[in-house]
Amino acid sequence: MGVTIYDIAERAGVSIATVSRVFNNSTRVSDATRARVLMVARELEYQPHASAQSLARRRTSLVSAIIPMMANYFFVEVLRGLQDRLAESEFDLLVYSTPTMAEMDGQIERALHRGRAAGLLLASTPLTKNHVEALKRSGQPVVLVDSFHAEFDSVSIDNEQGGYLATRYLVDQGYRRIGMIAAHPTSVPSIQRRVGYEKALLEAGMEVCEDRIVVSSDRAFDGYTEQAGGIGMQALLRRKPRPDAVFVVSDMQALGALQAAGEAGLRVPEDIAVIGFDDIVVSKYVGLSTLRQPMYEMGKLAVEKLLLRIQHPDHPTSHTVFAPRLISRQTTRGSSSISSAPFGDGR
Amino acid sequence: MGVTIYDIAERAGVSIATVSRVFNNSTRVSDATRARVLMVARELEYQPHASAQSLARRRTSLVSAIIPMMANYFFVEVLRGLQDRLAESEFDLLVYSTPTMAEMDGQIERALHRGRAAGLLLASTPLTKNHVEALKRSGQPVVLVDSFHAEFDSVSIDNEQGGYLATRYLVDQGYRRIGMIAAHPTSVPSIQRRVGYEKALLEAGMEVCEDRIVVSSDRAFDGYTEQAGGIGMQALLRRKPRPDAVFVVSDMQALGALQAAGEAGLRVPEDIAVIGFDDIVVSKYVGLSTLRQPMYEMGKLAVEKLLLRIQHPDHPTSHTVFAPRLISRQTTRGSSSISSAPFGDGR
DNA sequence: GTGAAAGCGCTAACAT
DNA sequence: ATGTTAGCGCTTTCAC
Repeated sequence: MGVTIYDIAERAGVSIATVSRVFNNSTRVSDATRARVLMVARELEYQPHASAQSLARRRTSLVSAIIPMMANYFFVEVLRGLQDRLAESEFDLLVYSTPTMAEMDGQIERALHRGRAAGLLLASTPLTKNHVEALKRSGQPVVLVDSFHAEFDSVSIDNEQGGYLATRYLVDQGYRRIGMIAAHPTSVPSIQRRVGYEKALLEAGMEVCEDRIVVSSDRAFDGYTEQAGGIGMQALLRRKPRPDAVFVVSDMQALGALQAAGEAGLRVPEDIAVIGFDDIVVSKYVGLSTLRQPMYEMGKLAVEKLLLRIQHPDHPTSHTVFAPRLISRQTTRGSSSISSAPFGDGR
Repeated sequence: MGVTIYDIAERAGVSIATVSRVFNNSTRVSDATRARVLMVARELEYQPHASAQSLARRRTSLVSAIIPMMANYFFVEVLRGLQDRLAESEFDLLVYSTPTMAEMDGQIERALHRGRAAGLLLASTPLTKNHVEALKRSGQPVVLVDSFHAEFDSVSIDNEQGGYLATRYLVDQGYRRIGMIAAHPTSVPSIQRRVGYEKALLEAGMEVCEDRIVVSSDRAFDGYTEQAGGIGMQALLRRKPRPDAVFVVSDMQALGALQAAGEAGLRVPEDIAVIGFDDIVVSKYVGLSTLRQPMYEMGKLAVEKLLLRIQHPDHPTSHTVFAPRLISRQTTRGSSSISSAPFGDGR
């Protein structure tokens, strides 16, 4: 069925070795033969066989990305970054996504299939000891996006700083009873953001009040869901006195929180202010104040690191931490926007 | 480096054929040997080599999906559908995405790399004669999502019906000067939706007025962009008399249109109503009335068809057309929503 | 500069 | 039930 180098070799009157050489434009091949081979190849519409190449070369031109919960638009931006950078390289992208965290292990295993991919990009995945073991044993280049482990390259965000900036901003806007909606207690980013939150409060001479911090019990996606955000807000609204502002650890949750506030008959930000984290696409349209993560750039850089490591497996491990940026919109007082919500806010 | 069947065969005291048999749990292998092989394999953490398998089997367990413009969240939903269905199969997914349509040809070629993928999913890609030729010659199973060609399996949406429903709805709500913002004049879905639009107008005894139809000159993504929508709306607002409602052929454009209306100081839907097409995730939050495409389901079905065709290359070609569904929200009068915009609208 | 030949790790007849 | 062997299509020494 497929045209092979044998076909070309025959028609061009050369050996298969020469054909191979032409395509790997390696060692010297006379211009004449090269031209002849190329011509025949074009004529026959020759395409090298991907699997045969990987097998013979002992390396593949595929990299895998494991992306949890594509429903969260955070990851879509990351994915775009990966794609764009990868398009400039020789590598193609295998995408493994997990609708629930439970499937994570299976997907990792699938992605680690020997000879399949030259490297692995892992997004927002809390690494268990077992994972780390498996990854290290596989010997595959691995880059972590939006998570951290000392032994793997990573690109992430300064979560503590983000929590601090968000809270500090609320303080500066004059809010005095600042609550927080966190994710699952085991989620590292959530924990770090909370540290920043508490720091800002303390620094402002305010008390950290356990009663104003709601933690999600949702194991599904560590509670980074709209639903969990809604539940969190409902819980917060029952507190007396009611918080006048709340820092939500993700935009996805913030969306749910906003809805819950609306359903409770409260106006945002007059009755209660909300600030999120991530700056997913929806946030702009909803007018949600938030801390922006440069997701697209993180994706691009992750690929950069991966390609580097594929080439130089012994290159020292590096960790890049981006700074989150405060984006002030309509769900907090003090927005600098001059046009009307929700369509007046550019990025 | 990698553990091969030779290693296992040796340690288990059998031939490589037997090892292979165990893993392809094919023909009868005595329970004893099978157990022994499996044990050794586990011990050595054996994993079959993907490329070697594809080469020997003469088939791969990869399928490719070409997704234009991932920035448009329409495709993310499709991608989720693809993923979810694929996860249940033996196939892994290669994703090729094109930031601009210009890269399309390159990506198709890349995806068609011989021996790479067992099939190809093509989303929203207007097929040129050349494409069709290339695809047919490649002999690869192809399924079209959100586009149509008689010679390939496809799953798409009834665009004309959608345009009709949207317009008819506006008519029923009492609007009398109904404009339309189309995409690039060559875009087939846009053309079809316009047919429906005109049909509804005529049926209602209204005139089709060229002056109220704005066509995008944006070649980038056939004009399915926020920016193009904004420009379209601006043009429409200059008409006298100004339209009192407008059917926009995509939510992405509708978003831009809404923004433009806001900037012109108009209220939606009081001064001008807007209805879109797609029901992307953002639409719900913005309160945009629209026609829903079951994107996720379309993705799933596309995979279904592809898997079927991979198994039965000669199976007759089939085309599935989904019916769009009207989703009434706050950008048109007559929304059935009872809570306040923009957070009060569930799906 | 070019060719012969030995793999890469596996599958799939064909034997036994 | 298990072993032998010939590929799959390519890359890559090693000769000439």
